Amino acid sequence: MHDLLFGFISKYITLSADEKQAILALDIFHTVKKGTVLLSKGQTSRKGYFVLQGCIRTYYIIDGEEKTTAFYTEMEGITPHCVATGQPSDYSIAATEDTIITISDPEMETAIFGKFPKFETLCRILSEELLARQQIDFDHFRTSSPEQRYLHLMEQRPDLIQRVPQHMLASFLGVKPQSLSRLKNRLHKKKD
Amino acid sequence: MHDLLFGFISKYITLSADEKQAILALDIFHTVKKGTVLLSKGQTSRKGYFVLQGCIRTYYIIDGEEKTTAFYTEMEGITPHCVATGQPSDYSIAATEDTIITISDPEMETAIFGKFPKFETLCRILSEELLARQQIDFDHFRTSSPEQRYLHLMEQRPDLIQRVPQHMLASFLGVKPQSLSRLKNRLHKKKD
DNA sequence: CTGATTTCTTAACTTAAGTGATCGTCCAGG
DNA sequence: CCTGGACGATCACTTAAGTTAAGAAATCAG
Repeated sequence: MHDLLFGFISKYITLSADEKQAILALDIFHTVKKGTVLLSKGQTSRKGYFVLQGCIRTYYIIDGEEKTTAFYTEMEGITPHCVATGQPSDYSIAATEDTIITISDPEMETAIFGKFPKFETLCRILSEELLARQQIDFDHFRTSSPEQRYLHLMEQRPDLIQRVPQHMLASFLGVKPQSLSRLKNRLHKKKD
Repeated sequence: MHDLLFGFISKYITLSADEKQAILALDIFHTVKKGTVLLSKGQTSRKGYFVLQGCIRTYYIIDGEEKTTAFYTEMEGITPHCVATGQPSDYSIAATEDTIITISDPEMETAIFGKFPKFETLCRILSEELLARQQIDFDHFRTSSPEQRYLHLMEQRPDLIQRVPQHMLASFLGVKPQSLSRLKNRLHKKKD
């Protein structure tokens, strides 16, 4: 379980035994069951999450309907807005599978940053990467139709289509579950 | 013109006369005419832009059609992806009005960061703010219809609706210009 | 000032997505 | 073993957006 994290980090910076020990000492590893809600709409948590294995999602509840806006799978992380703003969260976070995550808070981060400045660099790089990826994703979403978005998802994240329930995928693609079903059907027939 | 920049910065950090001088010495202020293309699709520029007065936009050309994905107005800035990746840019950047901007490059930033670490803090804060805002915007875009997006824009950025051509607004909202026109008409009639 | 070009609006028609309802399947709990 | 709930597929119908085309309005260049 720990090797998943260290393997990932080693792609960006190299860690000494001391540094690894400092991370393990934080006791940040957790296992959560499918369906577990990590953050509920209206709460103000101070926790950040990083997925080592499995999948979590963020979702809004609008007019009584769940609308999933993001999935985080292996080696992706999220710090909810409420951590920075102190405001009640607009969305909820839950596991879509049995998932292994790290849970951290701002205090743990400052503690680690103080001892090992390397980690601040790591976090800056990761968040810059995230911003860039997010901008590209947003642009693509804006400029394409639901059908194109689905085809794009098949190319970029085929795993998601398999591992995530249809109704969550649908809102992620910006359509209703029925439309997604129809859309898939249309594409299958086009293949002839 | 300079006061626009320093006034903005003073909201985040305080600058000494020395520090202000260091910025002015970089000679980063520029005035560009409406329509000026700052970055063309396919180019690999190393320049970042920050708007002091006016408005610039990013747009893609897809199937011969311009699709505007973002507007940057007073006190908003953008560093194109190609600056980080070195790859040809997927999109173009142009001014939608006569605009006053600062143009900077990575070398100028490292030079300033070296002399005045304060600026690195400023940039980190600004990019964190940007990431947060962008995530919220993306979530809203995903979870709402074109009509809701337009109403939202009227609340959040009413200035854009006035100052920007309709066909650019349309693609920004994810619809065709004709649909935007119709949509606005529908809303006007609803007001009765 | 005027003609040309671009941009915006309008309309008729086509296509796709939203809505509401039903049905079948799979799985969990009684 | 049966039953109820959750989920996905499908159908009929409604609504909104895409497409194509034409005309009005604004903008620009000569």
